[in-house]
Amino acid sequence: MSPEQLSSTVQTAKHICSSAGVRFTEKRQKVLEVLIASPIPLSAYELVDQYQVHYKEEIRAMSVYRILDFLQEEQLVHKLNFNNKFISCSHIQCCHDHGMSQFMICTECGQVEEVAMPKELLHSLTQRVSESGYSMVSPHLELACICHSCEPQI
Amino acid sequence: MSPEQLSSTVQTAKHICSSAGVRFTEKRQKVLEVLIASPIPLSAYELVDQYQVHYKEEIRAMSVYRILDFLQEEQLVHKLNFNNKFISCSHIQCCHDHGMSQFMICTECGQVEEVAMPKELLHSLTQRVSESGYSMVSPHLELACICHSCEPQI
DNA sequence: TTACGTGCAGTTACATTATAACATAACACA
DNA sequence: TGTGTTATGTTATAATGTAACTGCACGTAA
Repeated sequence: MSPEQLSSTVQTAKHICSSAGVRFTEKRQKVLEVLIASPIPLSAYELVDQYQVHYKEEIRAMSVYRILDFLQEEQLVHKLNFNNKFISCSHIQCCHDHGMSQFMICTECGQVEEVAMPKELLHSLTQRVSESGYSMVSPHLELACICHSCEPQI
Repeated sequence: MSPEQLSSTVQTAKHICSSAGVRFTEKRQKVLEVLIASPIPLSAYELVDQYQVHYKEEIRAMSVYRILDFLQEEQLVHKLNFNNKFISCSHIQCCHDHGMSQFMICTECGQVEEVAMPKELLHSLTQRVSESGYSMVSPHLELACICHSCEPQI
């Protein structure tokens, strides 16, 4: 991602937070920037390391976890339970208020792609869930996959 | 679950393993039994505790993890990444070779329901995945939900 | 029967992921 | 300027998961 794109995405995030009436502090911004800059999802501790690399400045895991909680609430960051890693939302700019996301996680190389879930798919999923007597609260769907670059090697 | 049901399920598991040419050892059976008997999913360490309660006999976490790996390979047990817990497959008896499962996990009480995913749903999901250039390897789908018993309380 | 290979389980140590609890700093607003 | 609220600092520890090596049990073939 280009520096311009990054800074423009961060600007958008700032607006999202101020609209929501919550604070987009310097630390929160820096953590988000590290995640946006990373081509693959990071664990909280990897984020600690990357933060050090980017800013020559220490941040503790405890702070990272708290900031990640905040960023998740604002839907700027998603947690992938599949591998306990965190990834910035890929729709901060284009359509931050899209519906449910679907993550394809390559189990070989760790690449992740986030796409918006088609309405019909979400509909039939939700229906299936409520037929069974539940109501859905999942923020997203995680699918373990093999990406096309990795597939030939297996 | 009644003792008869449990023992008949274990018998089926035994047959599944012998058909697959793998050993269904005493430890593996006991671990599976603990999981089958549990009304809610268990973490590996909760399993260690329950094992002690059931059999007045210690098992180490390392062994539990190894055995869980084995049981997952034979599809007798599923791991829920959502909460890092393990649950016995609810289709050991009826239709062990069903398709992809869909888990509804109540975030309030921890109850889990496993249902087979409808063919069309699986189809449209798979299609969406391959459109994006991936092929799916996920053994199942996890959906965070609220069950109807918990919903009124929120 | 014995010897051998394979895979299962025991054991220790450690790595990774996550949270509790309390202290201090920064900010917002009367 | 004081006061309540939110964010961050700090330490400790809980919970989850894996590496690496050891010994044992079981099947198989000489």
